[in-house]
Amino acid sequence: MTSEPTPHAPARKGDELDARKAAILEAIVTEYIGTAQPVGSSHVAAAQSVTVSPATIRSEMVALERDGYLVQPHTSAGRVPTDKGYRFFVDHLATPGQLGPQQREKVSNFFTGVQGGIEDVLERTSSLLSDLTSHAAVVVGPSHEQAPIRSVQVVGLSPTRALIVAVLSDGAVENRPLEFSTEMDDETLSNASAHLQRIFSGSTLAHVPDIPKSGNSDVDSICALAKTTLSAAAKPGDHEPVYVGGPSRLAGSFDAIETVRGVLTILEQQLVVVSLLRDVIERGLSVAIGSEHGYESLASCAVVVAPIEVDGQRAGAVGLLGPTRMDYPAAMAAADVVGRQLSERIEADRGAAERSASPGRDTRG
Amino acid sequence: MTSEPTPHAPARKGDELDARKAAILEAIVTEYIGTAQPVGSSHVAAAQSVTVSPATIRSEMVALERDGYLVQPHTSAGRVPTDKGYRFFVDHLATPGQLGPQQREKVSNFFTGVQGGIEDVLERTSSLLSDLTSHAAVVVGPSHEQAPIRSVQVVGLSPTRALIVAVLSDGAVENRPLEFSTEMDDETLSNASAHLQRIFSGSTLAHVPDIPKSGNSDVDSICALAKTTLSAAAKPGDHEPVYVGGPSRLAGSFDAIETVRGVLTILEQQLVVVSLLRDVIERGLSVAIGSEHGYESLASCAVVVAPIEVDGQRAGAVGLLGPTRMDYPAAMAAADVVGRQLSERIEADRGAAERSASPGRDTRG
DNA sequence: CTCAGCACTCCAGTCTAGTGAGTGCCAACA
DNA sequence: TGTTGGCACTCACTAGACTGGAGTGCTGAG
Repeated sequence: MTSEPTPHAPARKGDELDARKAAILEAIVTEYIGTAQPVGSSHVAAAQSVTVSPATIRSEMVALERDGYLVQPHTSAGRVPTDKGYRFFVDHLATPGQLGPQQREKVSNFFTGVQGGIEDVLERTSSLLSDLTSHAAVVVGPSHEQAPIRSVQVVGLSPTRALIVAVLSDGAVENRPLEFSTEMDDETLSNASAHLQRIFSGSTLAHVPDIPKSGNSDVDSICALAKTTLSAAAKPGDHEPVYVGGPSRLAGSFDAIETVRGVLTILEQQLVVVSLLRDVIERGLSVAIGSEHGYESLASCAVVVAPIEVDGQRAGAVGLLGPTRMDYPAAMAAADVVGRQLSERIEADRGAAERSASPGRDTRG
Repeated sequence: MTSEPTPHAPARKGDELDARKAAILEAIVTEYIGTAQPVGSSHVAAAQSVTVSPATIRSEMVALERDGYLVQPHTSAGRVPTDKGYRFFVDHLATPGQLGPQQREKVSNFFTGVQGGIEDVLERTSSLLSDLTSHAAVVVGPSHEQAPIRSVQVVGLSPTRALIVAVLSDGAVENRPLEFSTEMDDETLSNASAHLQRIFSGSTLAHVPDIPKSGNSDVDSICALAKTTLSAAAKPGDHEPVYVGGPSRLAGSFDAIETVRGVLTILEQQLVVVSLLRDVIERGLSVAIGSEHGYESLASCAVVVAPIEVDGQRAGAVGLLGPTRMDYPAAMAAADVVGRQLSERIEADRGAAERSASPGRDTRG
């Protein structure tokens, strides 16, 4: 965003830090992430990257505290990074993380071995990510709005009730109940099914086309109902494909039980989770720390996000939810790898679907 | 089970208690549930149902402790009920609970207002139950094994991949991906779809019939694959319909964070949840307290269960998971009412489906 | 600017004593 | 014989005093 920092310029309003301050901050963040204990000047002095004495470090720490990168829980305690401190660490200091060999293997085993519908894959991916990082994980799948409809069918359950089942080209299946005011026989349903199939095939849930009259008023009323029902299914927030993996890990991450409760409560609200991840990504971030995302009850949490991208389009996200003192490099690496692999997987599926659709064959026999 | 207790008979091996001991135990359980503090003899003496002096109560408490109904956290503390104590309370003492007026209203509003597919209804029911009781709730829906198949369709996604979608008469939709070793064109898929629809319609996932040869080897191989895939879908443990509501409530129920973690971990394992509830019901219980269910990490939990019954058949269960010191009458009442209403709802849906199926109409147009 | 030295702060742990809720036992009583 | 008041005792919990140690800020010398 801003111009490259001049190393020796005085810190411009907390924008940059000179090399020594940065090294000290890095040492503090690293140690605090490991020990969860406030870090004192002598510990910092022990770090490889810092060569000055504890006394000098102390005076630097005073400055870092004044600028908001550190806080002291109380006088005569060590320092603890603030959200701003973590932010600087993530933006300027953290060396890109790497997955360990066993982790790497877990991931590749997972993606070569996993099978099942897309919902299954997403669900299990959330477990994988949680497993890799020991944090709670979240996977938000591609919204179904944009996927072309592959098949629509109306299945009667009773004379006045039916199910409309739409299969999308990404392999997702949306189904909604339909309730009729008058009784419909199976032949009418079957005709409506065929009619809908002809009209809807290839369009998306976000833009279902209008339905031309068929000449049969019952069929037309079923179709009209089907159209509104399917359009509603695409509305965000109703049935977003959200999968949460390993929420129990949260209990290990925080010692205050009310914090755990607050975070769990957030995770129960799918809509909130979706918009949280979307907001973070839209702000161009991969990490949101503490107060950076607006949620009060996530104040002691950090969120690490990686996008799912299919054909260059954003198609969901994977995320990790942990304490602000989490291992950012490792978490970012894990999210990144998993996000990327998941993207590839979905892309491969979808690519195959499109290739087969392109010859313009009609699905109807 | 056993004959009516003779009030003055000596307690037969912890089987029964005389009236006074029972009253004392009841007072202790009731108070402990309310306060979570060990209950002393003077508190018991304050209860309406107990008219003797603290000294007498103390000697009775010694007996109750010897028989395993109570424990003392330490000398000179009050008494706390054991699992056995709670068990006696639940079996012999607890007056059947009643829902409060607002709760009653919540339930009826819910069941009149809820709409959507069965999955939605079950999911929201778990939230309702959690909301009513402030405990974590679990809903296990009817297994799909026994529901007649209403419709089967194979939808092509790519030349070698397709989705088989089965709609069951209870409104559930099962879908599985199919992977072909050779490319299939849409006409073949369509023929296979029609063939499967004819054969499978009306049978259950648990007993899918064999498929007669169609004369087309591609169609036959698709059908064979479809049969094995669908049969596998009915296998228990793979995709049991389990819904957990309000897991965050657990964080409020326990003060030891590891307990919360342990219980959350259990709840993440659908298969465990299903068998837990099934075991409890099969033993003819509606409550399992502490060590009564075999799970180590649920030792400080009680499970309250109510069956879902459709046409006299067990078709799942609703359950509550809370601390052993939970308000059993209230929890049992809530589970009972919700289970009953949910049963009615499902029964109504299914009844309608069967009525419409009985005329023997063929779904195929 | 750096840093060793030093006085100071304050948490965390340990010890002490005091308090109070609660017990078990016993002798007296109905 | 069962019930009860009285009494000595136990023991968690709390508050206060004390201490050790980690850590700070400041200062003066190099």
